Amino acid sequence: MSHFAHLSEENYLKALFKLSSKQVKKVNNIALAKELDLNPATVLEMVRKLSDRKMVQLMPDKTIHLTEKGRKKALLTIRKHRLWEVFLVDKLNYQWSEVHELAEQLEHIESEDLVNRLDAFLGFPASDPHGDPIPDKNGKLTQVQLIPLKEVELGKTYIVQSFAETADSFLDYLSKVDIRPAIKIKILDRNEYDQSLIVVINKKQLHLSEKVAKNILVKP
Amino acid sequence: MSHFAHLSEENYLKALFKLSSKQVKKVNNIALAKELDLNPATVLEMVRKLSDRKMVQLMPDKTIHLTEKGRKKALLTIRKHRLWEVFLVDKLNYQWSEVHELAEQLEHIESEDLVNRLDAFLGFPASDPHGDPIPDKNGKLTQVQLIPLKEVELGKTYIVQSFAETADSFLDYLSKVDIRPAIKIKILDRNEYDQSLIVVINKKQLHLSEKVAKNILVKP
DNA sequence: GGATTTTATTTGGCATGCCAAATAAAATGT
DNA sequence: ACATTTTATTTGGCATGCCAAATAAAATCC
Repeated sequence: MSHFAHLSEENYLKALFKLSSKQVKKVNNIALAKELDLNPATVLEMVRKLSDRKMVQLMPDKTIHLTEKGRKKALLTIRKHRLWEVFLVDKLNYQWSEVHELAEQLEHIESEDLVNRLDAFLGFPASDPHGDPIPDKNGKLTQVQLIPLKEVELGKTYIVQSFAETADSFLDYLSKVDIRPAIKIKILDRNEYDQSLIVVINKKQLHLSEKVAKNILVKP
Repeated sequence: MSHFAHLSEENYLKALFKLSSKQVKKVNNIALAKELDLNPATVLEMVRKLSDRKMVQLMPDKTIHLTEKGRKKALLTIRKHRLWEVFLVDKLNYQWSEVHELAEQLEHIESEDLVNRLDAFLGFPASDPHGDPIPDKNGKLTQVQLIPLKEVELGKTYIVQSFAETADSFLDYLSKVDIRPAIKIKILDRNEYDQSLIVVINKKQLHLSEKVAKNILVKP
């Protein structure tokens, strides 16, 4: 098949972009292997190919940096992913918590034109069903200042924007307690011992663990 | 990638279904290789895998037959292909002539549920933009009413679909006068005495005997 | 019937992506 | 500084799908 050639390239670039955005630790072979759940040998091999293709640059300290070309490809893939997610939720009535896997497949469809038409068909949405912004057709991303719920101030109200975790179990949990992008969340109290939070969502009081609070991103 | 495993299987099954529908000549290795534009060695290899997977049956005379399982998979792939074509034309404003390649990609998206939702979203269309019927979710294809050429109306144009006779002499004759599936045929006149027909194919006038006309199946 | 052409099959090879296990290099602990 | 752990890399191997070229078998021609 000529379609779907270099199928994994987009996944590597997306993962690299995600890691570089988090900038928590340096992005090396191991970190990337962990993110993609692949063998380090596999990742090293592929990273060298990506280097040959001028998608990444291997630094002397072994960290992996996206080139401008790689970054753009990553962002266009993220654009495709998020637009397909909007399609699945808005048009096919999927729940926002169940579209990720399908979008993983759909994002690999090769056609700039198709994704631009899809964008228009969906009414040029600014963000996907998880609240993450959709890059424009040139790969430009308008970032919003996101705050982990863990670090918010007591007594204030925030708007849920997106999440720092994609595990199904996490998304299912959010869905169950009705936490989703664009919903308002008021911070009542913080338990200093275990860093858990008491919040109010839809007029219902809710207790969120530190682990959950760390992965919910809000804006003021 | 776990997605898109056995990616080519669906293409082989589709091609086999297409060839078996035409039933012009026996479906063997060479015919399939020609249809898929692949090396016969490649096709033989894959056909054996499909046989292991119980998708096809290899007959003693070397012809390749779809099993019930293979036929169903082929029809469900055709269903996906045609529904995506409807989507591209109806929703994204593509011309019907430019959607085939995109649908070739989209048809490989793995999700029964997705395609059924797409079907509903499109309003359960009966046929694709090319006029070909869309199989239902069980893989059942409502065949277009086939009419023996003998019984058509004068003055109208029909599309050749298949043949009710498999004798080599008959097929050789068809080949000689350029009658093949999908070709347009216009009915000019009928000789009431011997029930023979005067038709136009490729702008050339042709005289067909009753015996021949009985065995050519067309659709409006 | 023997020669030629066509069809069928085998063989060896290639590219993409993946892994496990072995080894080498670097970082970290004591 | 030495030992241990972590990280990086190499090696050999596997599965999917593809090809060209060689060979074997079958069909067709004369």
